[in-house]
Amino acid sequence: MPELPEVEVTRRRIAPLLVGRRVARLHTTRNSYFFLTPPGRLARAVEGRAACGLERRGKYLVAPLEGGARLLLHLGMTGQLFAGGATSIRLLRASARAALPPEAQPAFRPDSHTHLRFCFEDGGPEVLFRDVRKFGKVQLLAPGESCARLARLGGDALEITGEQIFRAARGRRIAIKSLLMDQSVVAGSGNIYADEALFWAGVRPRRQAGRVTRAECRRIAAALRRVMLRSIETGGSSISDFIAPDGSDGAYQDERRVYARTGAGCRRCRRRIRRVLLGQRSAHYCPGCQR
DNA sequence: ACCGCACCCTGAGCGC
DNA sequence: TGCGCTCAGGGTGCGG
Repeated sequence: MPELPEVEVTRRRIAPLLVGRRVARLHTTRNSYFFLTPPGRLARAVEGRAACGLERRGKYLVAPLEGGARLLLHLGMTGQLFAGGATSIRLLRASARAALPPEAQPAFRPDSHTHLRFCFEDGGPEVLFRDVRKFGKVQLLAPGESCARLARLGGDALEITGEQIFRAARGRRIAIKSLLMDQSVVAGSGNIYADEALFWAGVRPRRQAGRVTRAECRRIAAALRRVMLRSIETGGSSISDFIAPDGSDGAYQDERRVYARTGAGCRRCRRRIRRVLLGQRSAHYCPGCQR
């Protein structure tokens, strides 16, 4: 589940392969939930143009194109944006992995989940966007067109202050973790880093947002920033599907304290990590370290 | 205004 | 071996 750190790692590493290279062909799958802009229109708009930058807004990637249009990408839960020639077992289904010898690195061949395939005029490496569950999104924004999705975003998780979180939480009865995952409050935060930040801040995920103190909000903001910067440094979290554009795994999953560690011992106090449901999502916390 | 929940999708992992 | 079931989850939108 790519969140801010995974999107930022992707941005930094895919930018050199995308920016300034003129697209000769854009191959797509057929229209689906994935395409906010129908694939034919998308291809016509992108072909013959180059991206002139690649920016991140929360969990979105935005590529301004020559001519003023913008290409919006969201990795959803299982999105993978990578270079042609990259190899990773995460690009294979489990049955295919199991059939491989342990150290095999099979070349990836675009499959039915590869929704975008950018081929460039220079004949160099392609850029591929694969997304098994199609929770990812691609959208073309015409020159000058505003975007409601981007307009809704709150403060970037790397920049947000404790005071901003505290103010957003006033009077709110939802769980603090739900507030942290609301992209109109904190852009870029998701299940993993909300759980991790709440661990470091010592706050239980189900605490009512309006009852979290100003001091706790400051700790939450500081922890969010710290875990995300550290995750970017280590290449993000590869827990299920995430790979960097070169096919490599991130390493932050090895440093996590609570996320998906249900039943394991807390690395600080040894008590067992608990999992609770929050809406339709799971939340993980240490009963000893979080109040 | 706020909040909880259904929905979109597919593969993994389970029990039978 | 294979079927059918449940679960996971980001973001959106709806109904209460």
